[in-house]
Amino acid sequence: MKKRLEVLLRSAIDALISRGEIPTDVQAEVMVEHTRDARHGDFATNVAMTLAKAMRGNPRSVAEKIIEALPGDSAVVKTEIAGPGFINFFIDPQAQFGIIPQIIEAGHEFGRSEFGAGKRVQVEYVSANPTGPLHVGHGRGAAYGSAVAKLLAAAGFEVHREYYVNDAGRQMDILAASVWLRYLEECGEVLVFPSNGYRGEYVRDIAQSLHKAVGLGLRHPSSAVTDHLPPDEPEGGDKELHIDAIVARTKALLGSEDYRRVFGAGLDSILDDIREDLFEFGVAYEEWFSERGLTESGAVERALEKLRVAGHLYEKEGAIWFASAALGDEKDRVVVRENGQMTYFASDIAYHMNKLERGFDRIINIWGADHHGYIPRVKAAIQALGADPSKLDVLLVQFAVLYRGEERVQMSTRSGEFVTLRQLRNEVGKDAARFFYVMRKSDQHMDFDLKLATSRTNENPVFYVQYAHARICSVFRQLDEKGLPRDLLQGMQHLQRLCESHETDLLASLTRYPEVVESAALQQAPHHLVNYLRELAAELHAYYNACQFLVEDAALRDARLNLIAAVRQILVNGLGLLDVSAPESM
RNA sequence: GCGCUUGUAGCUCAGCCGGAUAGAGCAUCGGCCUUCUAAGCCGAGGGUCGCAGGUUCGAGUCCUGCCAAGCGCGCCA
Repeated sequence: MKKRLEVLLRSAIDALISRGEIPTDVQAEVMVEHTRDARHGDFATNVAMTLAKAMRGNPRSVAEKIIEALPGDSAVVKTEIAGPGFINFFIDPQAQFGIIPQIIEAGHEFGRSEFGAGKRVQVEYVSANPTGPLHVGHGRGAAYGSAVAKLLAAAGFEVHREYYVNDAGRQMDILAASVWLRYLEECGEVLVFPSNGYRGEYVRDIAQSLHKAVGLGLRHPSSAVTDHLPPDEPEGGDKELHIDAIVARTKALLGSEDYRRVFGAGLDSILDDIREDLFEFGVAYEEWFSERGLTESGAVERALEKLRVAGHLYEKEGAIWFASAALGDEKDRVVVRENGQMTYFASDIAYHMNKLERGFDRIINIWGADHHGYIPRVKAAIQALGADPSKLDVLLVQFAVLYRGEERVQMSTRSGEFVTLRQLRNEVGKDAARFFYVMRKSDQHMDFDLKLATSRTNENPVFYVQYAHARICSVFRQLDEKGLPRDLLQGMQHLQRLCESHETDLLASLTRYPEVVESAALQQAPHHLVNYLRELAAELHAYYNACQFLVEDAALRDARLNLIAAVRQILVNGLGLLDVSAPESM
């Protein structure tokens, strides 16, 4: 309907232009919006005011001319000029009824559009380092990313979901060393665990499994590991130097084959855990992309070579730098360290080059907000590789501050003191967690109160929406129990009986659904869909309390049943996009 | 210090490219269950949209300055 009005207005304006009433050089975008106040009709446009501005004319007289040139449409019963120059449209209620058969016929497909025209979009999200289980901070990225992916798919894009696995680099080496030290403890060795090692209980679990699998095969006396190391922080030393020395010692003592075994035990175990965790959370991927694979295939060298040829690399102080400052970054960045090691950024350049080579029309990275300083250098890299940086959108997910009631919860993966995503799911369930996470604008700081999220009873709005669905299901169960007949066709023929204010409200909301899905997809804003579903549920609950559905009058009953069946379908479709279930009873 | 993000009701947050009287949930207060699930509904109170300027027919929304908060500023990942 919105689009229909926009077309009408466009043709009216074109007619005025061809008649010379509006200068051809005046550009006005035609925008129609739903009115907030029913007294202003159903739809309104401010186009006369924007035109008047460009023409330096009177908005109301421009509005008059537009209305005069407006082609007739059976659905529009009245137009009026209001306020400073709004054009308000009053729509024939009869025209709104068509939405019900449309929804019933399209079923699960209703709300999907071809807007994206099959353009290929890659969405990368979560991509947490496999050095420990996912915590509640990752959960928001997971819920947000998968909702954005589903919305884009619903809007007609071809979506490729991806998890970038940082299975190489120093953090993974520290994990491997941590596993091995715990393994030595399992073997009966006594040692002081490094302050910068991974101290979580899960490391011990991995070590125990390793111990069970290989027995004492990887044992070395603890003195061989710890003698002559630079001091750790508690002894007044540097924790980074200390842990690096332990990593080096671990590699030297184990040899490459055994080291790989320990490394693999840690990586595989944690990655399996992450996979399972996300699967249970309803978060899926087309691809788990390995950083190590990138290194081993020579893609990193290839990327750097490409930058070198294009003249973006230089050498300074023994390191190789990428001249990103010239491309909008704060400063230049090191890609190969003095010691010959590639930086994390180097493999990230290669990863983005790989994304570009795969021919995606759009690349979306969903990152924690603490990575925002990283965006300019990645954009610079894309530009230096000869591609268009605007192809990449980085969406930041803010997690902000975690509370348990009044008390602030400190989180650190290293220390092992954090709330895992799995703990949250066990406490509140998948549905509440998914809903809670995408309820708020993603880049907004928010206080996440675990006590609130885990309160199962009243606070969580997910139950409110699910309850609306369950209530509708319950009505249909009652229909069966009372042995009342339902005639779908008769209901469709008597939709004009739906003239209660609650019914017209619901009809208007149902009409909006496809627009909501589309705009939520384009803005990567699933919280718009959440808000919509809460409003739709509120209208349903109000309707439920005000009107009886299972009335004697069969024609009216069938019409009402068709209306609530359509509402149920929208609730199912909308919740489905958020991966929240729609239970038939609660 | 510089950069990014944010500041809306007691609390947590919406507010779609600038639009008509700024909204919701929670909390508080008062009503509604012999009739389709009360995890619900109906109603009331509660606001200088951080502060000060500016842009214009019109600003919570755009611009500038200030104040406050979060995050980021490694040859870490």
